[in-house]
Amino acid sequence: MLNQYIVKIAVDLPLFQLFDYCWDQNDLPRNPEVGQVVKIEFGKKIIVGIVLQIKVKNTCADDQKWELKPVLDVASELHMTQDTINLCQFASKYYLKPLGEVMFSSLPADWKNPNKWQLLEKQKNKYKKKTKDRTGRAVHENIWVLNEEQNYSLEHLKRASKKNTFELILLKGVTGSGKTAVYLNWLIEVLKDESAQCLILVPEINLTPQLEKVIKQVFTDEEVTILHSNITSAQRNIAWWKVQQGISRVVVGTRLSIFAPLKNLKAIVVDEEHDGSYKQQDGLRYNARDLAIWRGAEKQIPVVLTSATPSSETWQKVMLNKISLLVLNKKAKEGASFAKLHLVDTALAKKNKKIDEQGIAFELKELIQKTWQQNKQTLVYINRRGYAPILYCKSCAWKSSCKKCSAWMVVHKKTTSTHQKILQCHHCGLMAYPPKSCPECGNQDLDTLGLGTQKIEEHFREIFPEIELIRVDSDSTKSKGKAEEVFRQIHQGSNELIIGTQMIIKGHDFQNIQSIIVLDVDKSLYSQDFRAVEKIFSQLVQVAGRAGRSAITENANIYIQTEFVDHPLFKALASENYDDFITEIVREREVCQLPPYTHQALIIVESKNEKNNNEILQDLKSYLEQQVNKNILISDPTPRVLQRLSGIDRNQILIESSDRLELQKTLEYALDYVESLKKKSRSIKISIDRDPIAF
DNA sequence: AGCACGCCGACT
DNA sequence: GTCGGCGTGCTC
Repeated sequence: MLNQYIVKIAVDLPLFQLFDYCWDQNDLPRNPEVGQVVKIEFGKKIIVGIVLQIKVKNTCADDQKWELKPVLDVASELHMTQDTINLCQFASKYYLKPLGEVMFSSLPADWKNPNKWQLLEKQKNKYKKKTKDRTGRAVHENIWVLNEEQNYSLEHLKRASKKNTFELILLKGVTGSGKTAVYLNWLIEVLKDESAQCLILVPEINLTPQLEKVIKQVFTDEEVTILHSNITSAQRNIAWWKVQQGISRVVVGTRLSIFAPLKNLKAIVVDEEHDGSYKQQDGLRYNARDLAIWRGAEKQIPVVLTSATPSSETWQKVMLNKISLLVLNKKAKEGASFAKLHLVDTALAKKNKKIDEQGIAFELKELIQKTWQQNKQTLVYINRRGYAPILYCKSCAWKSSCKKCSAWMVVHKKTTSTHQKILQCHHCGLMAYPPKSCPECGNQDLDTLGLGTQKIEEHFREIFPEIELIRVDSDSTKSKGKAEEVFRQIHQGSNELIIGTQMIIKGHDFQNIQSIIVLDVDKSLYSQDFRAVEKIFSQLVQVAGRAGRSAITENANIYIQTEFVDHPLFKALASENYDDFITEIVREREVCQLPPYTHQALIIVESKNEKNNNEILQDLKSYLEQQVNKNILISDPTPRVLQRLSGIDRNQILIESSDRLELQKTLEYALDYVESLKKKSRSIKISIDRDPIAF
C-alpha cells in the first residue's frame, strides 16, 4: 500500500507558522520532497507554497486534528535547493522575518504563479534550442600579466581553495591595483573542477558593462549569469534554471544573487564589500555581504571580500585576526600613479576674498582654465543633484519644505537651457512649481541656498563659455542608454569639464582626466551619522582613482575644497595610509561602544500619528526591559533621521548589545510583541532592522 | 497579506 | 429598509 504523507508548507505571507497539507499519491506524480514548489488551496485562494517537512501519516501526534486539504499540484522542474533553504532559514531567524516571505523574496516572481509554470518550461526549451551545447571543457583565458603582489595573493587564494574549509579573506587594494585580475584568476583555477560554481557579488552601480565584458572575456566558454534588478522576468527564470542545473557556473550579480541556487558553490567574492548597497533597506532587511560570509562558512569554502577602503566591521576582523589579509599596494598598470592631494582652504580663501559668490575658490577656477589649456579633462565631483538644495526667503527665512516629508524640496532646473525652476522632494518625489513670492511674507525676492550639479553647470558655463562641459547625474542620464553614451563621450575626450555625482565614480576609469575637484565634503566630516566619515573617505579614494589610471596622464591632481583642512581624514588620504585611519576609527568605536563593538537593531514604527508611535515604542521598551537582562541597552523612542516620509511619521527605538545571542533573544521577545500588536492595530507598520546602516 | 464576516451610520 | 465604512479573525 502507498504511504500517505503530511507535508508542512511555507507560504508567501507574513505568517510565521507552516501549514499542513496531505499528499495524495494517487493524484500527484511523485513523492514529496523538501524544497518542492506546490500548488495549494489556501483559504479560498489558489497559491504556491514550498514543502519544508514531510511526515508519514498516522505517525505524528498532530495527525488528523482536522481534515487536511490536499496538495493540488507539484512543479516538475522548479524546486528550491537545500543550500538556499538553509540560507533562508538562517536569514529568517536572524532578520526576524517569516521563512515563507524570505524564500519567496529570493525566488523569481513567476514561481509564485502556478499558471506561469508552463511558461517557464517553454522559456527553458526555447533557450535550449537556441544555445549550442557546451559540452567540451571550458576554456579560460588569463588576460593579465600579474605582478609579484598579485601572484602572492593568487597563490594564497589557490591554497585556500584546496583546503576545503571556510576561510574569510580580505583582498585590499585601491582601484587599479588589480584586485579583479587576482580574483578572476583564482576563479579560473576553482572552475578547473568541472562541476564547481562560483559567485561574484557586486554593488548595484558597479555592475557596469565594462565589468561584464571583462568577466565574459575571461570565462570565454562559460555560461556567465548576470543578475540585477533590471533584467526581465524571462531572463531571471532562465538564469535561475541555468544556475540550478549547473549549466551556468559563474554568477555575477547584486545583493539578491546571494540566494542564487548554486549547488556546488566553491568560491564567493564580495566585490567592494564596504558598499552600502549590499544592505536592503526595506522588507527583508538583509546584508548580502554578511549572508555571503554565512553561506561560505556553511559550505566550508573561501569567501573573498575586496575593497580599497574596508568597512569598520571587516577591519575589526582584521585586527582580531579573524580574516586573512592580502594587500595589493602597487598600481598594476605600469606608469600609472595616484592623484596627488591638494587641500583648498575655504576659510583662507574667504579671508583673502579669493572666492566667488557661489563659494568656489579662485584657485579652482584657475585650475580648470589651466587644465583646459593643457588639453586635459577636469572632473568636478559634487554629490548633490539638482540646482540647489533649498529655496528660501531672504526676508523671513521661509524655506521650501516638502508637504509630506520632513525634508527640503530641492530646486531643479526644468531643462539645461531654460531658467525655469521646479521644486522636487528627493524622498517622496513630490513636485511643485516654486512660489512667485514667499508664502509666508509675500516677499518677491526668493533665493536658492547651496549648490547642486545643475547650478555648478550653469555657473561654469558662464565663466568658461569656451569649454565643453558635461553634467553626469541621475537626472541627466535618465533615458535608456544615455549613461553609456555619456561615458563613451567622456572616454573620447570630447568633454573638457565633467560635473558629476556619485554615479561618475563607480567602475569607470578615465584616461584623460588631469584634475579632480571635490566640492561639498564638509557636511560629511562632522555628521550625526557615525559612518559618514568612513563613507566619504571611501568616495574620495574612489574619486581619486578615476584619474591617473594610465600612463597617458601623469601627475593627476585632486583638489578638495574644505573648511576643515586639519581633519585626520585628509592626512590619511594624502599619505595613502588607510590602515592607520580605519584602525583609529575602529578603536574609537570600541571606546564609544559603537558597531562593530556592539550589535544593533532598530524597531521602527510607522503611522500617521507620531504620538501614537512613541507610546507603542515606550510600551515595547518597558516590556523588553522586564524580559531581558542588563546586557541589553534600549534607547527611548526617537524620530528617524527623516522623521516624516510621504505623510507618514516614523519613530524608532535602538536596541544594542555586545552579545549577539542576548540581542537575538531580545529581538525574539520584541517580535512576539510586534506580532501581537500587528493583530490589534493594522494601520501601524512595525519592522525590525538588524545591523542597520541608516537611522 | 487578503478576504470574509459583522456591526454601526447615512442614504436612494 | 440597505449600502458600505473598516475593526477583527483566520488561513492547514
